[in-house]
Amino acid sequence: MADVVAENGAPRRGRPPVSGEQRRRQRLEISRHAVRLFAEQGVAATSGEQIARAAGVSERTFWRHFPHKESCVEPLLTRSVDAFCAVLRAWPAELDLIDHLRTAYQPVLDAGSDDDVEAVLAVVRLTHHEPALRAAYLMLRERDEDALAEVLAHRMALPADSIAVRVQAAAMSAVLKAATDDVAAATAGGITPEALEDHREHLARALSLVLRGLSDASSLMRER
Amino acid sequence: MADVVAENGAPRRGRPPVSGEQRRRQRLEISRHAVRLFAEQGVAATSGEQIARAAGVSERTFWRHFPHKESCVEPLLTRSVDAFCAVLRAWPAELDLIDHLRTAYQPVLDAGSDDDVEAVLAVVRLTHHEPALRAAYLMLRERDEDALAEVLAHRMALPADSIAVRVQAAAMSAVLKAATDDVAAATAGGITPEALEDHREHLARALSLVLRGLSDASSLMRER
DNA sequence: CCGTTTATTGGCACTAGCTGCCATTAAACT
DNA sequence: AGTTTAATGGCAGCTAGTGCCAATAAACGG
Repeated sequence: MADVVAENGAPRRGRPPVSGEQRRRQRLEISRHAVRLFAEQGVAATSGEQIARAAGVSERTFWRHFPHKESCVEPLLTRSVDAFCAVLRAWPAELDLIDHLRTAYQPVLDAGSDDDVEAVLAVVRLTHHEPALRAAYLMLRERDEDALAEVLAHRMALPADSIAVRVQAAAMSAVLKAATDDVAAATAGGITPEALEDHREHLARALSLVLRGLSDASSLMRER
Repeated sequence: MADVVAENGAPRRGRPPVSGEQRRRQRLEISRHAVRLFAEQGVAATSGEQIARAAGVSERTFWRHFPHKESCVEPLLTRSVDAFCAVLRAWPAELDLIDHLRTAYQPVLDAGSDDDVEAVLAVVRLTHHEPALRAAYLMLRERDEDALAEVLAHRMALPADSIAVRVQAAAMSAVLKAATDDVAAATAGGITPEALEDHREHLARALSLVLRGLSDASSLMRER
C-alpha cells in the first residue's frame, strides 16, 4: 500500500495533523459561542473558561485556538470580508464596479447563515463600546486591506506594494469600514432587506467615487 | 480673599486636582521611558514594574496613568498627529493643499524634540513586529480620524458625521498611515533631511490626489 | 504653625488572561 | 496488538491589571 507522504517526500507515519479546513470550522464554532456571550454580558464579564465550557472544550485548548480573548471574533468577521474579496476578484474588467456590486454583492449575507450575519453585525456594534474588540476589528481590517491590495494589484497590473495600489486599497477599506459601521447601526433593531439594499447601494456609490478619483494613478507613479 | 470656585459655583476646598496639562506632561514623560524600553528589549519582555521604576513612579500609579501597557505609546504618537491636524486647520481656503503642506508641514518634526521624533518613528517601526502595539496604533489613528473629520467638516461646511466628510477623512487617514509607515522604514538607519523631504512631497501628492477625487462630493450627498 | 478638606500616591491582596509542561487519549499505519 | 505522531486536558505558575485603604501632598482658613 502506498505510503502517505508529506510534500517534502518523507513518508508520514502516526496520526496525521488535522486539516486546516477542520481547524477553521472548530475555531468558527467557538467563535459563535464567544460572540453570543460577549453580546449578552460584555467582553470583560465573559471569561475564557466560560467560553470554553460553552463551546464544549477545555480551557487549555480554547487558549490554543485563540491567543487572546478578543481574537474570538476573528473567524466570524473574516468570513464576511473574504466574501467581499471574492466578489472583487470576480469583477469583470469591462464592467463598472458599481454595476458589478449591484448584481454580485449580497452585503454581508455571503458569509453564511442568517445567524452568522446577525452575529457579524452584533460584533461590529459591540466594537463601538468595547475598545478591545475595536482593536481586534481594526487589526483584522488591516489584514484584509492587504488582501484587497492583492486583488487590485492584479487588476491594475501593478505590484501589490506600489503606492498607487496601497492608497487605493486603503481608501476602499476605509469606505468599507464606514459602510459596515453604518449598516450595523441601521440594523440594530433587526435586519430588514431594505437596510441591506441601502447599504449595498451606498457602498457601491462611495466606492466608485473613490476609485474614480484614484484611477488616474499615473501621477502617483512618478514618485520615488 | 476670593474663594476659588468650580465652574458650577461651589466653592472649592482642599487640594485642587492636577491640571490636565500637567497630567499630559507626566504621561508623556513615562511614555518616553516606555518606548525606549520597548525598543530595547521588546514589549513582552518589558514589565509594567520596569517602566514604572524607569519613570520613577510606583507601579500602581503607572497603571493609573496607562490602563494597558501598550497605551504607553499614545502620548508620543498623538503629538505628531496633533501637529498634522494643526497644519490642516491652518490650511487657507484658497490654497492648494499640496502647496500648503510644502510650506507649513515639517513632517514629524512639529511634534517636539529630535529625540521625540526618533521615538515616534521607532514606535511605528515596532508596530510591524509587535501586534499589540499595532493594535494600539490603529486605535489611535482612528481617534485621529475623527479629529481630521472635524477639520474637514468645518472646511467643507458639512456636518462632521456626513458620509462625504467621513469618507474623505478616512481616505486621508489611510494615506497618512501609509506615508508614515514609509518614512519610518526609510529612516530605519537614521534620519536624513532628504528622507523627510521625500516623505512630505510624497504625502502631499497622494493627499491632493485623494482629495481631488473626492472633492466632487455632491453625488454622495444624495444618498440616504 | 495647625487643623481641615480634597487629590494623588503607594502598598498589598487578589482576579483573570495566558503559557509551559507532562500525562492521556485519538488517529493513523504495520 | 504495537508504534508513531497529533491533539487534548489538567495543573502549576507567571504577569497584567484592579479594588481597597492608609499615607502623603497641596490648597485654604484660622
